[in-house]
Amino acid sequence: MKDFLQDLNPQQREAVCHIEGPLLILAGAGSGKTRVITHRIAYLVHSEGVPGPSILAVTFTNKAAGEMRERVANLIGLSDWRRAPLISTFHSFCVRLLRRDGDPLADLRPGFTRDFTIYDDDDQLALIKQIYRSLGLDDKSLPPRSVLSTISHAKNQKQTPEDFYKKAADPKASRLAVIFEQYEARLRQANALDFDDLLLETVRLLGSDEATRLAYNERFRFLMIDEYQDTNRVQYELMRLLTVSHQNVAVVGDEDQSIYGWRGADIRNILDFERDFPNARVIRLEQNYRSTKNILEAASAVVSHNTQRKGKWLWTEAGGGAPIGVYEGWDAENEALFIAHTIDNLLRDFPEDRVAVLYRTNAQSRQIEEALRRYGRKYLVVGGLSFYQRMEVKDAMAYLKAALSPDDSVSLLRIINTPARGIGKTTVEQVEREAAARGVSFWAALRALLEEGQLSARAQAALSAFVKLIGELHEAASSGMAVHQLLSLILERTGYRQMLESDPSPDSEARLENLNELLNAAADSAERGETLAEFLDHAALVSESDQLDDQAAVSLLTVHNAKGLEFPVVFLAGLEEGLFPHSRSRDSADALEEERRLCYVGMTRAQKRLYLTYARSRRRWGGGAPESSFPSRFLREVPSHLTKRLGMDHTMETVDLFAERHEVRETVKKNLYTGKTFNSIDNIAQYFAERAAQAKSHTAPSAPPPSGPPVSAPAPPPPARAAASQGGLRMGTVIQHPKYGRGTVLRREGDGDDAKLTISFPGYGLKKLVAKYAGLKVDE
DNA sequence: TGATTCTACGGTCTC
DNA sequence: CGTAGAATCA
Repeated sequence: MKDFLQDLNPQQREAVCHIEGPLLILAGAGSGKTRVITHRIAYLVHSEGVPGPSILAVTFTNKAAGEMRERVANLIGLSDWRRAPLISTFHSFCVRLLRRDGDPLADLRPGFTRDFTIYDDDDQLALIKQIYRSLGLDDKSLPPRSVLSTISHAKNQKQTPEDFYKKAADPKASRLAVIFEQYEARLRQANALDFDDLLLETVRLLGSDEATRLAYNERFRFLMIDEYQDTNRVQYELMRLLTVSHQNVAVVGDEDQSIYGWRGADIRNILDFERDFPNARVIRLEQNYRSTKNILEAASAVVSHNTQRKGKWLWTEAGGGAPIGVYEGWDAENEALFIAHTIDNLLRDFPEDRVAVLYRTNAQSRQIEEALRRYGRKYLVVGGLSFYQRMEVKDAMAYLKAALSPDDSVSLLRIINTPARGIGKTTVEQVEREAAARGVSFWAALRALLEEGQLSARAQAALSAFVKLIGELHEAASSGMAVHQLLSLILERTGYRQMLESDPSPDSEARLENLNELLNAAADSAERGETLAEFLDHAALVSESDQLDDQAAVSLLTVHNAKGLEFPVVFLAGLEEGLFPHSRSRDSADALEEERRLCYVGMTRAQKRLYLTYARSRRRWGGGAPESSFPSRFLREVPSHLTKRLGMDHTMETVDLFAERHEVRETVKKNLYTGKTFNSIDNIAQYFAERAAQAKSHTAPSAPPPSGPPVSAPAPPPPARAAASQGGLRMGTVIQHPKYGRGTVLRREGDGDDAKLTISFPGYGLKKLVAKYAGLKVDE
């Protein structure tokens, strides 16, 4: 048997060997936190004989969960899926629980059924806007976004609309209460849960239904929570409920890395753990294995200016390393060029190093992208618009959601007139008013109105055609038709595909490609035996940081997205007052401390080299006048003996990026040297591969892992197969893809149009495509 | 109604 | 600058 305690320091070993009872691991940055969690799981399974499925490990992102799953699999061996522990995000875990065992919730939440839909924040926003319309509110005085965050906060504090009514002192506050109440009512009407509800309702269910609670305590005898400092109060309660009968809970966190206060992360959860669990064991991991001494000292010096901390001092055996580079650009373009230039030089000397450029706000990425393009360096932007947020993809998903449950008013309204079918604003508003008056869903009101024949002839005709269409799709969805077939049917029957095909604008071509990619994903999902609901769940739960590709040489991402990651070289850009720390935190000491922690997180991502950059002037948006800015206070907090001021290198280009912006943009369109990829499809494929593997643990435990390598992982070319020679696209054929360009067919599964092809595209990696949808041409 | 143009306004961070 | 919603025209 493998010795899971080897290569661990005494504190890590102590944490790994702790078996029963509460455990708090205070793990500094780079102290081997993930290592401890994964080794502890392996140790429990192999040395303590704990069945894998009795262990639940919870993380915040799918990315972290996936990585952990992989590392655990490497430790305990992939061969036997029955022994796999459940490693999941909070939200996925709750969805899973509610889908499987959520029935008792119907007592607490009238109308709830297990096939609820999930509203993501675009859906939530749409819902708020619907409410505004029905109440005749304008969104000037109460911006929908801020209302949404107020509601979310309230829900996480377990406040109800009634609480709002009670304490409402002015008209604005009582209006807020009305909106809140309406919001909740409409969610229920649509049998929809928002992200907060996923957690909240799970907590309510476990709190009130003893049988379910006991069953889950029994099922998961060991609970582990990663990034514990970022849990909110509801997640905390979930933890308590899942461990009432055994208290076998190990949490790992670092108060210096708590950066989600704005979404309800409650630092008390970590500061009070010892009080809530008096018998808790506390272990500190203070040896850092990641960074050089200079980097570690600089980061520690910055964060030591905070008052709200338990206090610890990380140490390392590593040498000092390179000094920390500090660069002052005269404007943001110059800063970006410096970064690109330095990266270019570094990668020439150390081609193996991965580089990350971290920034406070997503908007900063553009200039850096443009500078990198000038140097012809490939990069990957993490964040920004994700695949599932694109208009056409959202539309298609809305059709799927509406087909699954027409009562989902947000989805129904999204697509009621897309493509245009003569149902205008006036008609929609009429139906909305009716729905509000009768207290029913939009769909119900629509059908009632049609039956009563109270509409104008024109509206009547348009709406009844629409009702017929949705009815038909609903029937198709209920018949258990495979997801990609249903989607295909939708695109044809609704005329959506036609609409795009007849649109001459260049985006519509890209949109069609995206829909084809979605079809591919759906086909994959169907092949794994997933239901429509499962497909939709996944789409709602994937997040932006899940796109991160470890192999990319240069990654651009926000500091928030960088949590939990490490890179040999890190640039922390835009260290200016008002940007980092962000202006929004100016008047709150707590918020400022959070900014400082964020800075600490950013700095400690670096292994070998760290650069801190800022600009003396920056334009807030495109055409506006440049505004002068001042170096961030965090820069002053870095001891000067650790830093080295860098100047312009004479080989650095001094072009005016702003002036040639137009040209650069044209280049992007031609896709000449951008390395930007939206590889969410890869993640979808990978996700489904993992899901399939997990599902097999219940049915056919000895089955081999899913065929075919996950597309995003670097994989050796699959072995040649005889079947691959039939049909037009055989192995080795060079083809042309509308988006990825020229590629080579490596593998083929199935025949004819339904064949699935694994194709290698230089610059994009391996893609798995369904021949029918991919739009491939044989390259002569 | 639907398509097009115009204007105003915003800009952390996320499951 | 980019987008969403308003205003305007067909």
